[in-house]
Amino acid sequence: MPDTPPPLDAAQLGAYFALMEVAGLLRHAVEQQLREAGDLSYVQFQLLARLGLDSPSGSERMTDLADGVVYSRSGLTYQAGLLDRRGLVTRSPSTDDERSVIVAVTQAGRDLVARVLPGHADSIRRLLFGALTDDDVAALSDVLGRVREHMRATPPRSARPRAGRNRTA
Amino acid sequence: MPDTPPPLDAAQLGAYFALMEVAGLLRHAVEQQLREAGDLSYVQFQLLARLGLDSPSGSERMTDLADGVVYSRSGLTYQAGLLDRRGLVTRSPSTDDERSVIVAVTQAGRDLVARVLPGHADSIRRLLFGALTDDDVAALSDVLGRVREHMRATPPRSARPRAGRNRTA
DNA sequence: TATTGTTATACTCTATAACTATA
DNA sequence: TATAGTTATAGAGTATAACAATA
Repeated sequence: MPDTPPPLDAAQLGAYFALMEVAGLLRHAVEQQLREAGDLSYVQFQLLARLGLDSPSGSERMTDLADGVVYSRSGLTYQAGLLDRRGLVTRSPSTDDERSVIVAVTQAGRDLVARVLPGHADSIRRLLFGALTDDDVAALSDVLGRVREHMRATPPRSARPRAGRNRTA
Repeated sequence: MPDTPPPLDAAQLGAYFALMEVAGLLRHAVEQQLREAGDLSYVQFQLLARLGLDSPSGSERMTDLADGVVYSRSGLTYQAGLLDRRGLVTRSPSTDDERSVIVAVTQAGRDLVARVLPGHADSIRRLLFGALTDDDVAALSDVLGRVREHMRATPPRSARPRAGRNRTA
């Protein structure tokens, strides 16, 4: 016991709880909307959106996708498999490096994103931004952007070189 | 198709993505810390903390707990069952209303929260507040607090009176 | 040997629906 | 009839470890 450091001051607690609750509710709502509009989970949407909107080529390596979406490798394989089966992405071995797999959005994938996007944006505008001014949004974006940078810099899941000995106690 | 309303402006997109990523990473980290420190999920911690820190009596009705923790009833029953089995809470029928079940933290539950709390606060301070000034925290708390109020006012999961007809398409 | 990705497997969590009991 | 809670069940998602293949 490191002698009970003062947990968090009131403002910090408020910010933390508000963040978690808001993000939780928002994600819940968004998942629901995406599921109804396109039978997609949030993660699947993220993958499609990243490929379709971010990548110029519409394709990326598995590893690079995993880096951007937090997942474990196997989790990404699972999700990519689901998208593949629905014809929303294709997977093919890279010609450069035969170990790599290139995931590419299909036209069907792009269409689906396009179909789902307006409702998605709508949910967010309504729930998240419904009570905020432009200044609020700017402040939020600024502060959270800095937190994100900070978090990305901090090793989030790397501190795990040694396998084994990790259960219950 | 409602004729493609402009999705979201750049600032909104930035705030939205930052929020989701920050909350996701934070929750991931916090889950891990809680799991290691006390073999608790975030939800379980929330339940214990709510009972131990918020409720003066250390007890609450199932329904009231469910309202505060978003879950479905059955999900709460499941979690309460887990906590009960570990001796962290007890469940007993209310004397007022025999339909109700009163969940109460045990001393073991309080001890566990106390044991886990410092590390929990530590993670948050480090990850979430590590790059922020007091002003940032205040701004965050203010804006997100308002969003929370707004979201709570908006019916999040109520619009679901009719059962049935809800699958795939 | 290190990296990329898949597979097998086990487990946690969540939701729905059916059900019981009290108000 | 409405409310409180449980149970059964099914499904989605995630993580770990073992594995195969290429660099």
